[in-house]
Amino acid sequence: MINKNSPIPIYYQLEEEIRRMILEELAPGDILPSERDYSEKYDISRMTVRQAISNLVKEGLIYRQKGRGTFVADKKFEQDLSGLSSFSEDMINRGLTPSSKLLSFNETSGNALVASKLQMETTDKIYEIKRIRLANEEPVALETVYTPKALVGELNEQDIDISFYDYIEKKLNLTIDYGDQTIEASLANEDEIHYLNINENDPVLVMHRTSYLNDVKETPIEYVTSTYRSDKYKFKMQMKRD
Amino acid sequence: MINKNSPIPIYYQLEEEIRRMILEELAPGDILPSERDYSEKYDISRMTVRQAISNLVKEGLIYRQKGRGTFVADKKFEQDLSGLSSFSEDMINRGLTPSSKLLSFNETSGNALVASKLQMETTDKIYEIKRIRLANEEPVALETVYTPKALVGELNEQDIDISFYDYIEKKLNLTIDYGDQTIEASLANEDEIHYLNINENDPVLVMHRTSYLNDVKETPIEYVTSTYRSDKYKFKMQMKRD
DNA sequence: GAGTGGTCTAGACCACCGC
DNA sequence: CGGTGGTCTAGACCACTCG
Repeated sequence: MINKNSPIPIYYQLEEEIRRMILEELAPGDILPSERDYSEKYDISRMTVRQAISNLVKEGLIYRQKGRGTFVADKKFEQDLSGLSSFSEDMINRGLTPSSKLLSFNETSGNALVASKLQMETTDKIYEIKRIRLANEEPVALETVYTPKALVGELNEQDIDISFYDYIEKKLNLTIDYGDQTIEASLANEDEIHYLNINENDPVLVMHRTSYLNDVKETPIEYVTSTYRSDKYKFKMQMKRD
Repeated sequence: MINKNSPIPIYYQLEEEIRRMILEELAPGDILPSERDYSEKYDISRMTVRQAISNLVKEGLIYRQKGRGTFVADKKFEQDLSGLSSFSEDMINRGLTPSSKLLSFNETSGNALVASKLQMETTDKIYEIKRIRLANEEPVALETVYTPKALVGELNEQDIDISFYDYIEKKLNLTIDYGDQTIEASLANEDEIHYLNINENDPVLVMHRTSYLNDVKETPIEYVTSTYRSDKYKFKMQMKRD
C-alpha cells in the first residue's frame, strides 16, 4: 500500500508495489493496471504514477505501448540482452565446446597500463595468464587476463582451467557487476599468426575489457585483452533503445 | 529557440538546445541555468524543463546536485554506450560533430538477404541509402541503410540528412525498441578504400544491424551495414553481468 | 467511442546548499 | 536568507489502439 505521510517518496513506494506484483502475480506479457487506475486507487496524481512507471521502464522490467497499455517485459529478452559473459559461456551459447591451452602463467608487476586499468600501484602483484582459447578444438582467440593477486589470492593453473568467471563467482564468492569493453580491427601480429594458425595480413578482432565487482568501490577484478580470428568469430549483441 | 507550435515536443527541443550549449559554450563542471530560468526564459512549465534535463542526466551528459544546481558532466563518464544509438548520437557522445555525404538514394527491391532481414517479400519496395559518415569532417564509416517503404512512406534526402533515428522517432512517431548487431573484422574492399580514403590491406570493422519497432509484431524498421575505419573507430560498450 | 500512454501547465511545499 | 533541485497535484489536450 501507499503511505502518503511516509518520508519515502510516493513514486518509490509505488515502484516497490509494482515490482512485487510483477514477481508474485504477473507473467511476462501481462498488462499492468493503467496509469489512471493507479492514480485513482491510491488517490495520487497521474504524474506521480508516471514517475514510478518510467523508472521501471528504464530498468527494462516493463514496457509501454501507446494506446494499448503497460506490460511486463519478457524475461528471456532481458537475459538475451548482451550480458557480460566469459569465453566459455559465450562458446556454450553458440553450441560449441570451449577449451584452453595455457601458454604462460606469471606473477608480475610494473606494467603501468595494466596497473592503471586495475586501479593499482605499479608495484602491486598481478597475475598474467596467457591462453589460446579453442572452440571444438579449433583455435579461436588468444587471450591475456590480468587480475590482482590481492583480490584472488593464491591462484594456480587448475583454478582457471575452464572459466575464470566460475572461479571468481563460485570459489571466491565475489559478484561481478559489469564490464567496459572496446572492440577494434587490426592485422595479426607474429604471436597471433603463430598461435591462432592464421596468415600474415589476416585481419583480427581485438577486444579489451575491464570488469568490475559489485562492491561499493566498483573494484576492477580483471583486465583482459583478446584477439579473435576474424574467420571464426563475430561479436553478437542485442542492444535496447533508451 | 523553442517553437511551441512545432510537432516536435518542447522537452525534446529544449534537450537539443542544452546539448548545443554544452558543445559550444560550456565546459565540464560548468553550471547550467536553473530549471526555473529555463521555465521563465521559454515560458514553459518547470515540469517540462525537468523532463528535458532528466533525459540528459540519464544519458550522462549532465548531473544534478540538490540545493546547488545542474552541471556539465566530465567527458570520461559520458561513454554510456550500452544502448542502441545512431551514428550521429554515437559521435556526439564522443564529443565529435557528425555529418554525411550521400552517395546514392534508391528505391529498390529483389535483394533476398535484405528482404529476409526486414521480414518482407522480395517484391516489396525498399529504400537503399548509401552514405559516407564523417566525424569532424573526416570519413569514419561507409554505411548502407535499408528500410521498408511501406513503413517510412515517401522519403527524401533531407529527411535523413543528419539522423535517420530522429526521423523515425520524431517525424514518423515510431518507437525503436532494440537492435540485433554483429561486429566482425575484414579487409577493406575497393569501395571502402576509395570512399574512406584508406589503403589496400587496411583492416576495417564491419557492423550489421537489424533494428525493431516497439509494436506487437516487433517489425524490422532498418537493416544496416556499416564499415568503419579501424584507425578512427572502436566500438565501446558497457555490459552488465547477470 | 472509450481507454491508453505522451505531453504539458501553473502552481505548491520540501530539504538542501551557500552566503 | 534566497536559490536550487525533489516531489507532488489536478487538471488538460493529443495521438493512438481496439472493439
